[in-house]
Amino acid sequence: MYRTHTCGELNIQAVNQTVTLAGWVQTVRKFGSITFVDLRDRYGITQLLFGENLNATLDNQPLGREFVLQVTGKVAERSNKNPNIATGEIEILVDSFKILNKAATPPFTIQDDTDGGDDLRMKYRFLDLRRAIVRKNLELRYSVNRAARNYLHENHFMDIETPFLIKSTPEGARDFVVPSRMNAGQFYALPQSPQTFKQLLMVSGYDRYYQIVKCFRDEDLRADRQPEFTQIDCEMSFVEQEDILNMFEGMVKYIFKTVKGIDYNETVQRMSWDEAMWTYGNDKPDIRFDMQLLNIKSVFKVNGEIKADGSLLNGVDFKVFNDAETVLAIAVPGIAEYTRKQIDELTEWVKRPQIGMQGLVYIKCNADGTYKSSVDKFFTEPQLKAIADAARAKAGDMVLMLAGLEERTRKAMSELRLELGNRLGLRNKDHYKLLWVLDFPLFEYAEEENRWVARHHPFTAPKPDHIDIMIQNDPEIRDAANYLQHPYANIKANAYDMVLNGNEIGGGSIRIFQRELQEKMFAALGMSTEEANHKFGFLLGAFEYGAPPHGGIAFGFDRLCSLLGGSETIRDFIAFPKNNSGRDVMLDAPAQIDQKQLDELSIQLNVK
RNA sequence: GGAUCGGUAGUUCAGUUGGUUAGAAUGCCGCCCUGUCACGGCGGAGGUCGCGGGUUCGAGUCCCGUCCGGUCCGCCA
Repeated sequence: MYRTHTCGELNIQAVNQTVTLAGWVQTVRKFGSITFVDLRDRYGITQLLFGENLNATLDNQPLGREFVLQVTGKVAERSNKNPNIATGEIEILVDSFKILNKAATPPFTIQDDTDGGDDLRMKYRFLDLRRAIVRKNLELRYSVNRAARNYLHENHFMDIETPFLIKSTPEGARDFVVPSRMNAGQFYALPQSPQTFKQLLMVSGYDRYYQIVKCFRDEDLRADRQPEFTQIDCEMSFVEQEDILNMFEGMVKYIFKTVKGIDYNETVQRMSWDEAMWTYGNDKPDIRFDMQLLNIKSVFKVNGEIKADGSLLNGVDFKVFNDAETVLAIAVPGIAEYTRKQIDELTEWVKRPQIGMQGLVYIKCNADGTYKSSVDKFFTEPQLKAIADAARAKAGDMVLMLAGLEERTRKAMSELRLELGNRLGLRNKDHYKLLWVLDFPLFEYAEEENRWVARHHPFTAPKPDHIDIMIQNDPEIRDAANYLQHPYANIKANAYDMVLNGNEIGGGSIRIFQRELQEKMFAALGMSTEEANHKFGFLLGAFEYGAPPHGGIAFGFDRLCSLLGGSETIRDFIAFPKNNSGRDVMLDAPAQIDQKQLDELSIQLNVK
């Protein structure tokens, strides 16, 4: 054994014991004839004291940062204690030491507040992982993993592995593909999720399945998106939506409790997709703060007459609002005192290309009950008050308004709402608020192909009440301009997303389990019978042999960990992540392969 | 595919209207130091200013292109 103890476990109880430790040199502090060395391993840091007896030896074998060191010595109580570390009451009086390995000076400091930039830390990820702060993220990830497994195991879920080398599917994200040497010209695909396998396991009677499993999607990345990512993938038989919601909000609460010590006792709120879009302009609203969207055009009629209850605006002739498809307002608490400069800043913010608004209209609700607006000349004071009241603004608040096309304006207002939430400190990362978003549309209209696409995926069942609409109507879209009039546009899915603080952390659905309905779904997505049989024949076939009603959910494991760890980026919670361009900068992958390998795979390159 | 910000010492950054020898902190090296724990003191080394081209008497600085990285939009059932 190289060591008798770790660098994190010795304390005052161990005084006078002779111990052997092994670890990495964190720092060397030399004081003439004595030298302090902090020795670090996964468990902590222990101070070593090299006395005069070792001076000459140290001069011959100087210690550098990150040297791998083994020391033997006696545990002693310190004269100057360090309350900041667990082992701060003791130190090791070194009798002998051995340098197990020297180390080159690392390119950045191995400390919590490292001087290394992201790029460099990624390139030397094995060094970055030595840092306590990164290690804690991975430890948190492991404890989330264990908590999920415990909960699912206790509830009779069975972990069953599914293959990675599978078949490319037409719907959904772009597949990563793997050429087959033994089947020249043919390719496997890596799974975007184990979706069809877990459904087949239900058909096989494994009524509660889970897997913490890698998924692969070849799409452009973001701070919270990796080409390979991990899901807690689950499926259950003989369940309805309500059963799934209960089971899995139970799991998330259990994770909160075991990982963070948080008792999440309140009922998890539920909201329909329509309501989420209408009140927050977002299918994953952050409900930690209010500031709901108000459609002024639906409350008031511009150019109408004002009524006693203030429900109509009279004689307003403001072209920007008159011409707009929609006018949205939010009441922002407590910022009536914003200066012109601060408002201009917000205006510039909404005019950025990513937001794309033309401008921002404000109404300041002054403490004295007066109103001051950027459009004073178009609105009378009672009209400003009517708008402010409708937006539920109080004295001291400011109403912000955006006008434009419905979808774009709603989205922009949602972004503005979140931005203001950030600026006003309303999005405390330690305040967790869960939400179920329900009743998503089953279909979305794909303009470029003039067909329906599945919003969730093609195995999602419609709401029970909507099955007939789907069966009885022809999916073909004859009037593309008015696709919203098509019966399919109104079909809601038996699907659900779990949202945590404005992040989608999980989503799933009750699945179709009858062959006829599944065939109708494929047809609705524009797939011919032959094509459906070719692509998904195995599933349709399975449905003929007694498929049980079933449904499931998958949680974004990396994202869940990052939220519980209070970080914006999932990369901090992945041991070896890829960068924005999907590259592993440590391995320098992807990379070219030998001509010999290409030949074996019967592949000719055509790189432009 | 697009927008935007960045690239200067090992590292993190500063660098004025274009103007003498490109700075700071930290790290590294050397010397001193018996109670530090962000140790301290003194001294030293360390630069293809991402790359290519252009404007100019003169470019880290201005212009064009390109590469790399961050963030976002499109995309991600």
